[in-house]
Amino acid sequence: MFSKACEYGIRAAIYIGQQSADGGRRVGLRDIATEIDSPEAFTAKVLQQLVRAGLVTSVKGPAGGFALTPEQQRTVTLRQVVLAIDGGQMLQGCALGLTQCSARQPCPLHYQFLPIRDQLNEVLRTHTVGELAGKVHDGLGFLRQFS
Amino acid sequence: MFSKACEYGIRAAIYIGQQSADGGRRVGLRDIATEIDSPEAFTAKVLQQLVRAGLVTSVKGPAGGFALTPEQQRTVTLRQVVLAIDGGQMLQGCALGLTQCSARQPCPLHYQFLPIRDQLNEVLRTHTVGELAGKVHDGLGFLRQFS
DNA sequence: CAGATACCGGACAAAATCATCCGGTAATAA
DNA sequence: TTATTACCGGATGATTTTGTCCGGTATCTG
Repeated sequence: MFSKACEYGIRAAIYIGQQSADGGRRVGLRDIATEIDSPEAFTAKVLQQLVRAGLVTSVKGPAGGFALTPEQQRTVTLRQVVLAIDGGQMLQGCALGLTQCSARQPCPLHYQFLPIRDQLNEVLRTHTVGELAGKVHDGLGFLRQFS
Repeated sequence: MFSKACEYGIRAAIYIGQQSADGGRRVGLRDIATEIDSPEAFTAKVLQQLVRAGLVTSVKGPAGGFALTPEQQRTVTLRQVVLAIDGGQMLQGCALGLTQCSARQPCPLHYQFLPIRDQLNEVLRTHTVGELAGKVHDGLGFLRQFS
């Protein structure tokens, strides 16, 4: 569905959001990688993309780390995260890989996949990182395996 | 969404189905690759997978090529093609990459993605290759770009 | 039977993705 | 100011995916 980079990016953003909500606490890379069970250095690359896209805030130095501002908590959607990392291929491209698939020249699956893609876009558009962070905070969702 | 291999596989299967419908005509690899606009040698690999899975029939020698038997036309679903090439990761795996994402330990997006995945499975399960081949035959769907 | 055709199968190569390492830089604190 | 902390950025490597090449084999035709 999404690339590994995107999976890590979403999980990381949600975890950062959850920690930021608890009194604006910043969270370090090592902590993030441990808590979402992802490779540390690779996760760093992905987070840099999110920082450059303005979806996550970072501070260097001691007591530094990553955080979400209150505004980011409210406004950053999953769709923005996915677009920043994976681009729009999954959200817009043709399921059979045709470069110009539309009502004018539809692939044989065009109309079958339209509602699926619409629903996917709707889910990503209407859910903010902050909202999902709240769900994790309340124990209603998890970002890694627990034995 | 799907891998390149899977995109080629679906397009190829549909094209073979379309040609087989016209009096059981067999179609050669070169013809397939041209008509669905795919790399010839790579498409051959994908077709071998479909043949081994019993979803497509092949005949060697002069006047040989690929075809779909009437039974294959009726019974082979898109789901079978996707499973033969990409496996079940896209159809079953967690959107955030958790190896054990279920109602017992759901990821924060688990319940949002359930209906999307269900609908995807439903589309793939209820459409046969033969049915889509008919759509292409009637000019209601295309397998490549036309300028 | 002999030759041509066309799929089969394995080895090989290129590109994208996934992942690591390490020096640089900004920020904090003593 | 100096040392430490922790993100930044480029180089590098491993793995998967994508794509090519070529000899082998089955099949048809003359």
